[in-house]
Amino acid sequence: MTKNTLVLIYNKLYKSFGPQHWWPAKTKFEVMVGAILTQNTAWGNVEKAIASLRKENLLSPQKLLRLPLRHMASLIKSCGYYNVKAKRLKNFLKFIKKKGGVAKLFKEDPFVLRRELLEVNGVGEETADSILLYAGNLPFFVVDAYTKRILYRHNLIDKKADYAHVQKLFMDNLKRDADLFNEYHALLVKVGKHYCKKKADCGNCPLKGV
DNA sequence: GCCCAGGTGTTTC
DNA sequence: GAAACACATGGG
Repeated sequence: MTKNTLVLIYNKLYKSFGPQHWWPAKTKFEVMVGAILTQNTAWGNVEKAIASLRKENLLSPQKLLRLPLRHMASLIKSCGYYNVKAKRLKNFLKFIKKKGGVAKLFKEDPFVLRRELLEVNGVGEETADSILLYAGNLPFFVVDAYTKRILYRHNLIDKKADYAHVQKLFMDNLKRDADLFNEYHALLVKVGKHYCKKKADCGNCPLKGV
C-alpha cells in the first residue's frame, strides 16, 4: 500500500543519507528569495547570487524593493534567467509589503496564504510550497521533478500525474509534520541527484528493490 | 560542445 | 487544454 511504501522509502533514504539540513539560509526572508531564484537552477548558482546581494547589504524586503530592476538583475546574474527572476522577485516583494511584512505573512490561514502566493506572477506550486514549508515551517509537501521521477520509477504514480495529485499522496499518507516533510523532500532531491538521472544508476540506488 | 539544474508564464496548435 | 517555447548561467 502507498502509505507503507512512502514510509519505507523515507526510512531507507534517511538511513542512507542522514539529515540534509534544509533550507541552507540565515533568515525566513532569505529562504523565500532563494525559493524564487532556484527555479530550474542549480543551488550553487543561487548561493552566488544571494552572496552578491548580501555583499551589497541588500538582503531585506525594503532594500530590495527600492533596488532598480536592472541593478537587481545584474546582481543575481549567476543564477540564470536573471531578467525574469528579478521581475518575479519584485512581484513577490510587493506582495510581502502588501501583507505588512514577513512576520505577518505567516500569521494568516496557511491555505489562504498558499492561494495568495499562487496569485503572485512568478510563484508556482513548488515555489509556494517551498516558501510555506521551509520559511513558514508549515506542513505542505514540496513536489519537484525528482519527486515525480522517483515515484514513477517505483510505479506509485502515472507518468503524467499532476502536482496536486502527487502532493496529495504524501499529505494523505504521512503524518502532516513540517519537520518530516522538510527532511523527506530534501532526501528525495538527494537521491534523485545521485541515483535517478539514468536507468543505469538504479543498480546502486538505496531504493533498489522497493 | 552538450546536457542539465530544488520552474513558471506565455504562446500556439 | 495540452504541448511547445522562452528564459540563461555555471558545472560536469
